[in-house]
Amino acid sequence: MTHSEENYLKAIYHLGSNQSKAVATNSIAEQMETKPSSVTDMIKKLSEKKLVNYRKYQGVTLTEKGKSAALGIVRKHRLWEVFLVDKLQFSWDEVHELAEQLEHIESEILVDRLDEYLGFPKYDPHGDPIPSREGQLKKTDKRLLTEVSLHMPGICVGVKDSSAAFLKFLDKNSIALGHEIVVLDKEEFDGSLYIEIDKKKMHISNQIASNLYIQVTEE
Amino acid sequence: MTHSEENYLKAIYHLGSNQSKAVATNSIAEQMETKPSSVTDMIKKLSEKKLVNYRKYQGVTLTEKGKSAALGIVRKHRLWEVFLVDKLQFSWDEVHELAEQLEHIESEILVDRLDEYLGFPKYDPHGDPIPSREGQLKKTDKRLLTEVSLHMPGICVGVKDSSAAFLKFLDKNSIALGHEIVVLDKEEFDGSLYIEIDKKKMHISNQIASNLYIQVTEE
DNA sequence: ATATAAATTTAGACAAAACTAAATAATTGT
DNA sequence: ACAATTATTTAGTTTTGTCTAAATTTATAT
Repeated sequence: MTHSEENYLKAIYHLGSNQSKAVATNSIAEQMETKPSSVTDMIKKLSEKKLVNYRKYQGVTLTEKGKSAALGIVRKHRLWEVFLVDKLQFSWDEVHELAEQLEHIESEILVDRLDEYLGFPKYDPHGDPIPSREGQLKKTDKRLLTEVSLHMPGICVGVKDSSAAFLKFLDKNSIALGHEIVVLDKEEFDGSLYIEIDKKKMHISNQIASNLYIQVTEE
Repeated sequence: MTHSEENYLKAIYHLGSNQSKAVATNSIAEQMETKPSSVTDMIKKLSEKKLVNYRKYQGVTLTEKGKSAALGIVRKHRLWEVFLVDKLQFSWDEVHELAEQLEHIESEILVDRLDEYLGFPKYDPHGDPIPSREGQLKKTDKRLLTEVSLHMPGICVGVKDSSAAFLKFLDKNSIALGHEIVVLDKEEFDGSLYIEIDKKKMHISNQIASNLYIQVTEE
C-alpha cells in the first residue's frame, strides 16, 4: 500500500464515519487538496483492490477491508501523537503534521511496541479515541461544554475548533485535555459559563465553551 | 528532497567515507540494488542540485552541501535505532529496516527532541557514531577485546570466530552484539579477563576475548 | 419539465524514478 | 598498442500519481 493510497483511505474514513452515505468525489478532493479527476483515478485503483465500493457518479464507501486498513492508519497516527506529546514534550497543536508522516511507517510490531510503551492509551491528545489492534473504537459520549448540565462532572477530551489560535488560548489558560471540568453556573444574559477546572474557578465565554468537548463521567 | 534522493546521498556517503576517491556508478547500483542506468539518472539530478560533484565516467563525490545532507540522514537513522533499542525493547539486529523508514521523517525539531529524550547518545546500538547536529562525528576504533585497555568502555560489535560453537557459547553467557563491555582486570597468568557486560561481572578466557570485536566509545 | 448549473468522469499529458537494450568510453591483458 | 572486457551513459519505455481541458452525468430552479 502506497502512502497516497493510505491517505485516500484515511480521508474517505474521516468523511464517511459520521454518515452512512457514500462520500462524494469532490469532498475527497477538497479534503486532500487535490483535483477531482485525480480522486477518480485513485478511487478506481482502490476499487480494483477491493478497498472501496464504487459506482460511477455515486460516490464511495469503504469495504470492510478498506475500513480495517483506514483504522490501522488512524491507530498509528493517534499513537504517534501520544508519543510526541507525552514523551517528546510537543504541545497538542504541533503534532498533527508530524503524525501525518509517522503514520505511514510500516510495521505491525513497531505499533504494538509503541502502544505498550505509551501504556495502552485510549485517547489521543485531542481526545479522539485510538482504535484497538482489532479496529475497535472506544465509544465517545462527548458533548460540547455548553450542553452539559450544571454540576455534572466531566473530563475535557477534545476541541471542535482545532485552530492553532484556539489551542494556544487554551494552553495560556491552562485548560488541557484530561482535566476535570464542572459547570457551576450559567449566565443567562450572554451564555457565558462559570466553571471549575482542575480545582480552579474560571469564567469563560459561550464561544469558548461551545468549542470544548467534554466526556461526561456520570450519567 | 525525496526519499530516493536521500537514499542515494546516504549510499554515496557510506561508499565514499573511507576513501577520498570518487564513488563508481556500479558500486552505487550494487549497494542500492538498482541498475547502473538508474544511478546515472539520479546522479545527474543530484549534480544539478549541487549535492554531488560529477564528471561523466569519473564517478561522484559529495559536495559540502551533499555531505551535510547525508550526515543529517545518518544522524536520524542512528538516533531512531537507539530509540527502538533503548525504549521499545527491539534487539540490535531488528532495527535497521525500521530506521530506514524513520530516517526520512522530516523535522529538525523532532530529531533534536528525540536526541534530548535519548540522553544525547554518541553511538548507535551497533557502535557506530551518531553525527552531531552540526555534522561532527566521534572517532571510532574497533579492536579485539584483548587489545582494549582496562576500564575503557566499548560496545560489542562483532566476532572473529563465527563458528556455531562460539556463538552458542556467547548466547549461553548472554554476550550479545550491542552490549556495553568494560574490561575490569587482566589475569597475567593466563591472559583471561574480568569484564563487566550489561552490568554483569564475568570472567572469560583469553581465547574468548581474542575473538570478540569491541568498538571503543571513549578516547 | 427542461434548461442551467454543479459534480463527475474521460482523455491526454507530464514528472519522478525505475527499467531494458544499445551505444560509447575506459581499462586491462598480452 | 590495441583487441577484448568492463563500466558507464543514452535512448526509449513503464508505472504512479498528478494535472488540464473536454465530455458526460446528476442535481436544481423556475
